Amino acid sequence: MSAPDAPDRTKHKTHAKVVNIKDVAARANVSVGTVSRVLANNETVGTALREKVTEAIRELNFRPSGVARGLRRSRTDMIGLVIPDITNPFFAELAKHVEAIASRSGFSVLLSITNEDPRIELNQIESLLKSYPTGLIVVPTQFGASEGWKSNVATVAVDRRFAGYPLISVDHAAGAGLAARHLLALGHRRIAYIAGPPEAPVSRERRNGFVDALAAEGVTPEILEGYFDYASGETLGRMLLDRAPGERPTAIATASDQQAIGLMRAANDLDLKVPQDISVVGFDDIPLAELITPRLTTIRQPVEQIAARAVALTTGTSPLPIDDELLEASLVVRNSTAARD
Amino acid sequence: MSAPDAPDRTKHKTHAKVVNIKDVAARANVSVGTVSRVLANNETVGTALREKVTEAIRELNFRPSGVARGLRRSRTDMIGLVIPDITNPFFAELAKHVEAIASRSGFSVLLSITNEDPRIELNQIESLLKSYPTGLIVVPTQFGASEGWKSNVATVAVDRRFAGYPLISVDHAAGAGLAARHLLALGHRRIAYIAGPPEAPVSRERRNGFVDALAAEGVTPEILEGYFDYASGETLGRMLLDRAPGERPTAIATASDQQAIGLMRAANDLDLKVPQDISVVGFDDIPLAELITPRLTTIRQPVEQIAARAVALTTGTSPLPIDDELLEASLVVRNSTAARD
DNA sequence: ATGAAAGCGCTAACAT
DNA sequence: ATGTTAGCGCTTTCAT
Repeated sequence: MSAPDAPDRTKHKTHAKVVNIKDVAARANVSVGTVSRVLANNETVGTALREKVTEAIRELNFRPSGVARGLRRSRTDMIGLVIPDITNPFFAELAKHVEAIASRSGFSVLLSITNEDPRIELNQIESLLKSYPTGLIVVPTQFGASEGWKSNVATVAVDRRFAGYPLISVDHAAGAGLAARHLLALGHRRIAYIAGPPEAPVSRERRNGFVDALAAEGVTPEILEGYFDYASGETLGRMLLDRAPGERPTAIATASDQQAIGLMRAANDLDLKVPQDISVVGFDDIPLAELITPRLTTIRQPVEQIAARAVALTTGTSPLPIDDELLEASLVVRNSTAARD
Repeated sequence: MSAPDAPDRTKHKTHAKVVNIKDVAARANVSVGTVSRVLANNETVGTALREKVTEAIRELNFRPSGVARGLRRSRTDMIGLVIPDITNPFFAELAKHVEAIASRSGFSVLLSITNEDPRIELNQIESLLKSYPTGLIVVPTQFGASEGWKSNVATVAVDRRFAGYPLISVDHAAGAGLAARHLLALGHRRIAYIAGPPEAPVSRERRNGFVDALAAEGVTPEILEGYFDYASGETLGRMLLDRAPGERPTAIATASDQQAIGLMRAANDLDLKVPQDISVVGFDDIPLAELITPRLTTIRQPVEQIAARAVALTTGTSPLPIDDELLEASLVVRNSTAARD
């Protein structure tokens, strides 16, 4: 007979009621403090209570609010990942491993894509910081001045240098050296190199590593500069290959697998056989490298290792280093390179 | 003598004081309420105060806490994006557009990768919900039972059906029909189809759409089933093509561009020319489709449109529909298909 | 070992 | 138009 649905007088009742820690405490007849301790796996909780709480949590299907937790601790269990381009297979691979490793440690990843635009990068980072992430992994834009923003968030740069933050990256120069010595070992002397944009430090490091390794044997490569994408590889490849047999290189190394694939396409169009007429080495070892015809010889970046270090440093698992960490690249020999006749 | 604003690399500051709304209020000699209103672009604030506040915000380099805001509103400006595999070019493209559109509306994206594992999917979603996202965009695992979890978060499924949630997707069947009619129009009659896994609804829809369109002309294709990846395309392609000329199909359609690329590789290995000896049509129009040799004729998914709808629905820009939304695919004719001799 | 209670930094209802 | 203030749901002292 009583009014079952008296008007709701509570103040902020705009949203659907969600089970909270108080409900759990009430259900288990304990204090919220105890529930919190159980959630934190705090040892000091007695077995009996711990059990009652666990039970209540299950019964009520309680999902602790990461937001409230984040506010209280002024830090959430998230890391920001800032990437120039997720459709680039190398970055996709990086994102995949970062997500997997982070999530294993209980962290979510906030993804930002900058499209290689320094202004967007700055905005996105500002925006990410509002969520109080524990750490920030940044692959900076290629040409950005990378303006300073400050925060007490553990930050690392990956692949490309970023302001004064520690850098986790493959040793680009040494990797390119591997490619150079491989071609040398196969007997090539007329060698060309398709580089990335000269303003990009990564590009310069790879190119210099390549050039230096060749110089050690007295060989000087012909160098063409472009972007890291397929299209550049194809265009520059055509310039290199559309010549009389005696004029064109017998081997070409590129600054990216994508360039190498574009280059192989150009070779194909010109009826040149890889590796019989021309040897090709890429850089990165993206998944596609072993799926094209012929399978691409390339320099492998230890992506998973890079991701693991970046996550460890930004989630506080490892203390932040002062120094950069350069990881080793390795040569993967497949079918796009052969000994010179 | 030292760098003026080198990023701070000190270990973990115990409690770095962060500027909050109260500091801003004090600095501007107004109440926190007024600052909050300025932040919210509330019209009711007088010009003079608004200016003082804006000034104080800049001076103090104030960055409002999204976490506190989220707690108060029990909803953060984030949307969760759950996808099976970010290295799949189609999903990478989807993620790129989702991120771009969401960020334009002031939303961050929380990325989860399920690796096609339904258990991980469930865990990840549970984990995402702790951050009180405004919405959830889910590309479910292919074979998952997709058990119910409930929350009051606006949720849409993309590409594949998910529990009872509205689906945003290309019209798979109609798209496959486009491919079928294209091959028919080129005069092909001995046609094969490389499908995806039969348990996957997407796979069935594409296959049925293809088969039905052919049936309308009295043609029955040979069908092989595999996965959506390169490797499957190559393996099944070899089975189809390694036969006497009279025995093998003159045209093959696939359920994905990746299969098509694998298939073209197999053709190449068997010294068969595409499109002279065999015509190939893919599905998706991934970026690589127009970069390989020959350029791939394929069915384009309107990825950006899909992303736009998904974001609009999950950020509350559009009201959630009851019904699914099927968007139109289109045929992109390039160089991998030709008229039968 | 457990409970009580004070905030974390905001928003929005209410008061002026 | 502006100020005041009560929470949002947790964690973490501080008592007991």
